[in-house]
Amino acid sequence: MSDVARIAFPPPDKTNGKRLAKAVERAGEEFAAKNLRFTKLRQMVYEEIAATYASIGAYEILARLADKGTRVAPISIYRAIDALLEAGVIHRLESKNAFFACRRMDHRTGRRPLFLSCEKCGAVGEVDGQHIFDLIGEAAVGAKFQARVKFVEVQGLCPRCAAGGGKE
Amino acid sequence: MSDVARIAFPPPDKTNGKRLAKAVERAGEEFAAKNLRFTKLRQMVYEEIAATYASIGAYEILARLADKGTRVAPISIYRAIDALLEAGVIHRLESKNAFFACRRMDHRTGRRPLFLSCEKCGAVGEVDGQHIFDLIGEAAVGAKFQARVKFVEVQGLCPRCAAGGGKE
DNA sequence: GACCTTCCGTTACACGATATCATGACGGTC
DNA sequence: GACCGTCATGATATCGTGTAACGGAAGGTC
Ligand SMILES: [Zn+2]
Ligand SMILES: [Zn+2]
Ligand SMILES: [Zn+2]
Ligand SMILES: [Zn+2]
Repeated sequence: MSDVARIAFPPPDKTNGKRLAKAVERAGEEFAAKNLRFTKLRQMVYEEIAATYASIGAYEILARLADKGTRVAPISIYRAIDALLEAGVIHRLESKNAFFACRRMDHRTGRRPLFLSCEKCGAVGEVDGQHIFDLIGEAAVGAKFQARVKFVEVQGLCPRCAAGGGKE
Repeated sequence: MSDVARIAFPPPDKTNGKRLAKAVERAGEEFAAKNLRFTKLRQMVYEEIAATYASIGAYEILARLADKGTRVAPISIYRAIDALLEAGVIHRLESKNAFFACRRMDHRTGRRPLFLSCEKCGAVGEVDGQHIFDLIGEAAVGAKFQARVKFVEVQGLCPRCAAGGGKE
């Protein structure tokens, strides 16, 4: 597997406590850098999202927290999600109404990523798509359309699943 | 306004019975060409979608049909929508969970359209985006990702609304 | 007619998201 | 300490989107 493929699609379930702790720490730094509060609830919600490379729905997060003894209302999950989105540590998959943790802390280079979502294992990868967003902007200009929000999402098979390595 | 802009973004409300009848007729031809049945329900659902240039949700269609005396269950609306999607006479906007009528009967040239959705008036336009989809395909190949379904959607202001001509 | 396939009606439910109002925690100010 | 503004959270209810399962109706085919 090439480097870019490995980076974009690590194993979907490697929960690895150490890696997760590292991700939480980086998320905390992002919050601090933006003068946002990384509260207990936000951290718990983030941990559920970051514990998997797959995308996860709000109610799935709710259920997992409930299993661990933390029972909260849907609205609380969504408020936490909003904060995480604002901090830029998670992304929303429009085509699935679900969320996943950002694995690339380099968005502020200004280059936008495009999302690759595996239909078999659920893993979501991000690859650079700046040139594509540029082209979309040009197409909009050509139509006299004032573009504000653009999203590009691709569904298919990740390298692992395409090779038959995904969970059956 | 340029030609391309006018074509992509006609007035969102020009319901014009004659134009609608023409659209229904063309939709019927599409169904026939694909050996699908353009049933009464499908035609009614199509008429509600095609009666506006804006996108419309399934339950909004449901409500409008109910107002006209036709009361059906959500599942029936969705089944009709599935058939209309399969016939290619409507499209789905993933970012809004809504549907709109296709105004370009030239997709089978093989060139895929790009959806431009106005945040103010709701109108949805289509412009050629084949080169963009090609580029996305290349990006996926670079990540060893086997792409199957690609979504590209843009939200912003249509030419009319950007110029202050949309309904306030 | 009998047969088969597709479409539709009904019921019930799962999942996604928001409105509204109330409570609590924290920091600053007087 | 008492007051106040802001933000985060809690509680309840409701709305919006989408599907499963089953049975019956409609339409083509022989
Ligand atoms: Zn990211
Ligand atoms: Zn996979
Ligand atoms: Zn179209
Ligand atoms: Zn508009």
